[in-house]
Amino acid sequence: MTEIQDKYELILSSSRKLIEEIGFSALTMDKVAQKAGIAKGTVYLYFKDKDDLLEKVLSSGFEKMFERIKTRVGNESGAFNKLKSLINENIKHIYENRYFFKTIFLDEVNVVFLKKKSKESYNLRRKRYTDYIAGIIKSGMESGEFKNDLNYSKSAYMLVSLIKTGAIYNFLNGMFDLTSDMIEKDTEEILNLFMRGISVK
Amino acid sequence: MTEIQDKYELILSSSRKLIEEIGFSALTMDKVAQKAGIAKGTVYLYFKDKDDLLEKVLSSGFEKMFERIKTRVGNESGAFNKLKSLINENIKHIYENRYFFKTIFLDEVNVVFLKKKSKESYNLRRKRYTDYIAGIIKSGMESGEFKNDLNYSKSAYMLVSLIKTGAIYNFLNGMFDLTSDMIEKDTEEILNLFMRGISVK
DNA sequence: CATTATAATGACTTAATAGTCATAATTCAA
DNA sequence: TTGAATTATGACTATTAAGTCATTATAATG
Repeated sequence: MTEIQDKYELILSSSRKLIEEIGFSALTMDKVAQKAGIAKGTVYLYFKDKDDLLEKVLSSGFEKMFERIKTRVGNESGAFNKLKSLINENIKHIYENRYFFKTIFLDEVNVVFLKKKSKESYNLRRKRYTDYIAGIIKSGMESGEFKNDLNYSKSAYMLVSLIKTGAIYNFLNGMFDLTSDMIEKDTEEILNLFMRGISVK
Repeated sequence: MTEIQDKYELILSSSRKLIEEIGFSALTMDKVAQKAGIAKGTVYLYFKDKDDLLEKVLSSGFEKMFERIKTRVGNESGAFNKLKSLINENIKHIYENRYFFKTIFLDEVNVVFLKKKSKESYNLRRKRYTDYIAGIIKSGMESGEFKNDLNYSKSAYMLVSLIKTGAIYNFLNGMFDLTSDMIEKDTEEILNLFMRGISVK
């Protein structure tokens, strides 16, 4: 019984290591088996198919993260402190598992279906855009409109992310056909968050 | 010559439509040819390979977006107004091309390599997490710590996005092994942006 | 030790799809 | 008009990788 559990965990951890090394797109069941030092057929004794395996890899990682965050946040009182702890614990988790998250994040960011060369040009284009925004933020810092201690490059990156995240949020909530009013409202919402944040005063 | 350009554009737009309809992962060269009403070999006369085609689809879309944003922003003066216009124009572009962006965004968010069932559970897990954070923000609104007009669900989504984006930013800039000091600094930076934004006062 | 049950194997089958190329259709130039 | 140049075709090849299953090895039982 523990033996079975061990092999299950062995396949999970081998997959995880492989993902860290070669990414999702290059992951094959043959490689998983080889990495775990077992036959391919054995993998199918513990996981229904490749999709099932990947799903289990992701969910086990998520559960671990969620548990540690809830534990940490449970010790805090007040929303501000809870959030502060949450951010801190989340970031810590990410960096403690940075090889895994690097792949998760960069695979997403780089648009996984592209090959190396195209990923590079994709990233270069995005950089041109964030550099452009960073220039605007820098000028705002110099003119005194914006705080003078900002990392303007990173702030630009954040803004692009907020814009994108806002749209994803809408799509996921069935808000697909926006009126121009809703577009204006969204613009104000993001602008407000980026300029003033969510805190009172 | 215009004929060649027409066919080139035909393949591009057909690919784009296909991506909107079936997503990146299901796109095949056979389907592209069929959609364009030409033979597969013809596609290879205008694009080196599949990767080249996808790259051109993405870059042409990006160039259009970038151009319109630069034009719009160029009419504004002052960083605040420029940024406001930029956000607005970017969002407009996204929604005018919403079928395309829906696929781009959701493919990224849903982790493209998973099949439908696993994508659903992946999304459910993320929702559990954002709901959890939303609850904290809601309590902060009720206690008067946070602004009372927030969409706490969306704000939670934004926070998760900021955390993730911060990490991606670091990775892309070679900051892979963070000291605990840097982790604290990152925590403060994100917390500050989310609570107070980048604006002075 | 013998027999049954469980676990593991990896060669093989199947399916999908990227990319090719000999042939055909069309366009162009003299 | 005609022959060369260009463009288009789609059947075919090659590759990759998921998933299967008859066979073998190992463990449990009495």
